[in-house]
Parts: sequence; structure tokens; C-alpha cells
Amino acid sequence: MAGKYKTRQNEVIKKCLEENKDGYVTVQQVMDYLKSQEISVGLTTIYRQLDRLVEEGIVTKVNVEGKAGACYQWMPEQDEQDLIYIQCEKCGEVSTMECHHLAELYHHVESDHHFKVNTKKTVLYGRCDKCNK
Amino acid sequence: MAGKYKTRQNEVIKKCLEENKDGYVTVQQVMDYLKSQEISVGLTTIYRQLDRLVEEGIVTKVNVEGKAGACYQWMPEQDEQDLIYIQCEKCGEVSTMECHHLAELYHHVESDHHFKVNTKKTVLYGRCDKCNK
DNA sequence: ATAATTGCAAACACTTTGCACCTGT
DNA sequence: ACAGGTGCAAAGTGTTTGCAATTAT
Repeated sequence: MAGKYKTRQNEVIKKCLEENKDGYVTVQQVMDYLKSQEISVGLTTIYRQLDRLVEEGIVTKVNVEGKAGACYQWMPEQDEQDLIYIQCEKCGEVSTMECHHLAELYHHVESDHHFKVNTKKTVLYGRCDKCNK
Repeated sequence: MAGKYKTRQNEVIKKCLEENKDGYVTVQQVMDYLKSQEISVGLTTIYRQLDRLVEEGIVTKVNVEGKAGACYQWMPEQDEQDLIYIQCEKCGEVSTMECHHLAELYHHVESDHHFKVNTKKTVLYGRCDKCNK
């Protein structure tokens, strides 16, 4: 059975996710984090521990568009409801913007459609100022 | 430049997705469909055509939890500015909803950030009612 | 004519598995 | 002691790329 013994690797991988709870973390980022902590952990173990954390419901596995490989996110998501990404379809540049209309939008979607929005993933596509000329 | 010539492959792959618009389709299913139509198409071409359809906003790429490999789904038709897609991150289902907050949002983004939004590509991700238990 | 598309094989990238060794209880 | 955890190397899987032949305009 899994998840019985508490190990150093388990602990640090979990800490990595928790410290990045405001966003997604790739497997490679976990690897780098561990390296920065001067802890040597094999890739296999990272995968296994992440699966275990997902199993335990502490973390979610997400497939982020445009990103190769799975991403993992600490579960208790606090919503940054008024930030949105905009990405230019031509040059690919991504920027963040603040918008107070978002909260209303999300609220509407959630109350009228019973759809719980993952507010971190909202992206608007289009043309940025530079590329629009 | 992509998407310039109309080919038989392109046409039939698109048709496959459209005929299955009530759900998502795996790459393998597309392969099988083509075989059933007695049309020989290489895997490479399928991937490339699917990317193209995603690029054009006709189709969406879905990562269905627990399923290996990407799935693709025909997008519901959307012509008006106050329609938005919502896609469940768990089951992959896409639906359309109407929202009058969108016009304000787009207007804000365009006037304050000089970013011309492609209103046909806006998708909110999250959990649908069913998957939220 | 010429530029895009095709499809095979090979390369890639991410993930999983087999197995001998190590570690927590 | 021993079940569980680790990590290397190797295998597996889905996807992308190089490139010569083919096809649409």
C-alpha cells in the first residue's frame, strides 16, 4: 500500500506544491526546486509522489494548453478573480490585466450555469496593440 | 502558410469531428473513421489537420482526465458577442452560454489595453455541474 | 509553376515499469 | 524484519519533425 511511510522526498515535494499554490507547477519545476534545496530526487519518485498527492486529494493534475506535460496544482485554490490573461494570436505575447468585470462574469456563470470556473485559466485571444498595425 | 489549400484529408477529418459534435474524439478514432471511409491518411496528417482546426477555432483540444492522448471536440457554433464557451476540465464537455457581461469586458479590454479580442475564442474552464457532484 | 500538403521513418518528450537497493516503522 | 519507498536504466506512449514525393491553386 502507498502513502504509509513519511519520507523526506514526499515532504519536500509537497512543500514545493504548497509554496506555489498560486499557480501550476510542472514536473520539471519540482525537479528544479528540489535541486535548489540541494535534495537529490529521481524523476520517477517525483511522478510517484505527485500521483500520491493527487490520490490524497491534496493536489490536482491539470493539462495546461500549450504546455507539454502535466501540471500540478495545490488544491485549495484561492481565487484571484479580477486578473485575466490576454494573449496575442500573432506574436504570442501574454500579458496580465486587471478587470473588475470578471467577478460579475464568473458569478453569473456559476450561479446561472452551476459551472465552477477555474479563474486562473481564463485567457482572451486577439491582437495586441503592436500587431494591430 | 497553413490552411490555404483544401484537401480531401482536411475535409474528411473535419467531417469526422462534425459528425461527432456531441462528444470528443480521439486521434485513434479519427484514424478509424478515415479507414472506414476507405481513405488512407497518415497519423502525421491527422495531427497537423487537427492543430489547424484548433487554430481556426472550429475545434477544441481537450485533455480528458484518465485518458491517454489528446481528444478533440467540435465547438458549438457561436456567432454573437455575448456567447461564451465553458469547458469542463474533467469530462471535457463544452457548452455555450449567454452572458451580457461579456460586451463590457471586451470593451474594457479593447479600450484600456488596446487589445482587439477575438470574441469567438473565449473559453472559461472549470467544473460542470455533473462533475462537481 | 510554385507553394502547401502529405506521409513515412526517425526523433522527441513525457511518463511508466522492472528491479535491486535503501528506509521508515 | 519487512512492507513501503527510491532511483537508475530501459521500455512505452503519444506527438512532432525532416524531407522527398505529391497535390492544389
